[in-house]
Amino acid sequence: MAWRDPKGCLARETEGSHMSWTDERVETLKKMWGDGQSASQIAKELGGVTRNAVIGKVHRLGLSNRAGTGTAVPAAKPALKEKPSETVEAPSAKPVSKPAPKAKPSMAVAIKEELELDENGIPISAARRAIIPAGQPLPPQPSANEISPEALAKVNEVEKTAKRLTLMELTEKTCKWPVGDPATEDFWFCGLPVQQGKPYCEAHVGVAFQPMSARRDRRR
DNA sequence: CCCTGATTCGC
DNA sequence: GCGAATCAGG
Repeated sequence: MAWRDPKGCLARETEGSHMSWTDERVETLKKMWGDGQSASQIAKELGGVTRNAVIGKVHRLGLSNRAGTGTAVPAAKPALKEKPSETVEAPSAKPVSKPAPKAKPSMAVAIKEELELDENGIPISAARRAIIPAGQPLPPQPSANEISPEALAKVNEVEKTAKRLTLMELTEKTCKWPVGDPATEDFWFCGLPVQQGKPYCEAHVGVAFQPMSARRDRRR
């Protein structure tokens, strides 16, 4: 069956059905890549190619790193693959050992004025002061007590921009963090894009899953 | 588990 | 040149 790509053009394969990089397709690739579209999105748009193909082409075209910030990959990683040699293998040599992960515990004092954007491009800034639920206690569990102010502020911000979904509107891809009192009209679910795998969006994941430390003694 | 892009290498 | 397989990171 014939199908149309989003542009409305009749999708057509080049006779042999191999789908080659025509000028047009390359152009689309360049444009979308420049726009910051992901390789998979581009592949889906073009059709007939995988994201790998797109990435491969992107590199061959030499337009790897997209201008601007975004996901800037620091440096290339060697990552050589083990090449099988016909000669006998030595028993086994453990090639590398993980570098020591020196992690700094935390500095609860350093507060910087950074401008962060959430997954929706919505700036989340200050408000680090006016945290703490004014009236209602935070609905579900981790009654925000020892959660980082950062996370709390973020949640409060997010809840303003939440999708406010009803129970029936929830899907695998929507944040299922409840807000408000289920017994009242003022009850809804966050509904923002989930953080992959988890049931909540980034902000709510932050308060939902605590490292399981600071919760210990909450004099309450 | 979902997703990203990066690289390698047989075709 | 192409892109699947793989790798590395979020």
